[in-house]
Amino acid sequence: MPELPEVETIVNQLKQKIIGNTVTLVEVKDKIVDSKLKNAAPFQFKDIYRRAKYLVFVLDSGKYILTHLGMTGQFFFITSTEIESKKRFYLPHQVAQFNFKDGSILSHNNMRKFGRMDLLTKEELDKVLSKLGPEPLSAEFTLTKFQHLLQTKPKANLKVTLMDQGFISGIGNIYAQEALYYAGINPYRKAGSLSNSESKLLYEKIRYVLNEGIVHGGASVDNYINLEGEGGHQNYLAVYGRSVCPKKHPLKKVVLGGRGTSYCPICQK
DNA sequence: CAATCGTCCTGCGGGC
DNA sequence: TGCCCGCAGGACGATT
Repeated sequence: MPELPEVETIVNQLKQKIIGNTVTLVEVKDKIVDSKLKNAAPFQFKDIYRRAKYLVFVLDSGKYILTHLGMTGQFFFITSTEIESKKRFYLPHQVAQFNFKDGSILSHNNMRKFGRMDLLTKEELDKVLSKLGPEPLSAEFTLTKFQHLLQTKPKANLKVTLMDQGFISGIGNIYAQEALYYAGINPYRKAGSLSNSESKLLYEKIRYVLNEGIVHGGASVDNYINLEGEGGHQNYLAVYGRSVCPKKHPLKKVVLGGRGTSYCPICQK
C-alpha cells in the first residue's frame, strides 16, 4: 500500500518521464477515474508533486489531476518501442491510459480500485488538500508542533491518530507501526499520554522511517511497485508483516482502528 | 469526541 | 484436487 515514501518515489520517477510531454489522448477504463478526463487532452504536464499520499499532476491548461493510489495503485511508463512487449504488465487492471505525442504511454493500474483520479480546478484541489494535516518531513513540522498536535487529541488512540490524514499526512499502516516500534511506544497508548522524551523520540522515528522508506524506493508489500519495479524497503521492516521483532521477541498481532497492527510487547511500552 | 461499522473491490489463502 | 467463502485495507460517511 503506497504511503508517503512510496508516493514520493513514484512522483520523483514520473517527473523525469512526463514533465513537458504532450498528452494527445486520455483513455478512461474504470469509474474510479473522472470521466471528464476523456475530454481533457490535449495538454502538457507542467509539474507533479506529492501531498500526503496524493499525486498532484499540474496541467498547462490550469487544471489538476488529483490521484490517490489507494491500496493497489500502480503507474507504468511505457516507451513506444515497448508497447507490445509490456502489454501483459500494463493492461491487467488498467484504469486509465495517457497517450503521449511521441507514442509513449502512461498507464494507471489499480487492482482493488480503492484509488481515485480526478480532474479538478484550482479551487476544487485546494478544498481537498486543505483538509490534510502537516507534512511530517517538512521544515514547518517541528517537534514543538508535533507535541502540540498530540495534545489536540489527548484521548484518541495514538496509532489510529498517526494514520489520520487530517492530523499528520502521509503515514499509513506500515510506517505508523514502524515508527512506534523504533520509538519503543505501545500502539495502544493515548495520543496525549506521551512524556516529553517519548514524543521527541516518536517525532524523530517518524521522520527516520519515512526517510528510510524513500531511500529504499518504497516498501513492496501487497502489490506496490514504483516505475522501476519493486522497492527495497520491505527488507528493512522491523514489525510490519513480521512474526518477531529485530530482537527476536515474538510480536503480537491485534486490530486497531480496524487495521492489523503488529507490535512487540517487550520493546514497546 | 472517540470508536466502530459498513462501503467500495478483488486476489489470495484457508478449510473441507 | 478443486471449489467456495471470507479476509485485508485507505478513506469516508453514518452510527453508537
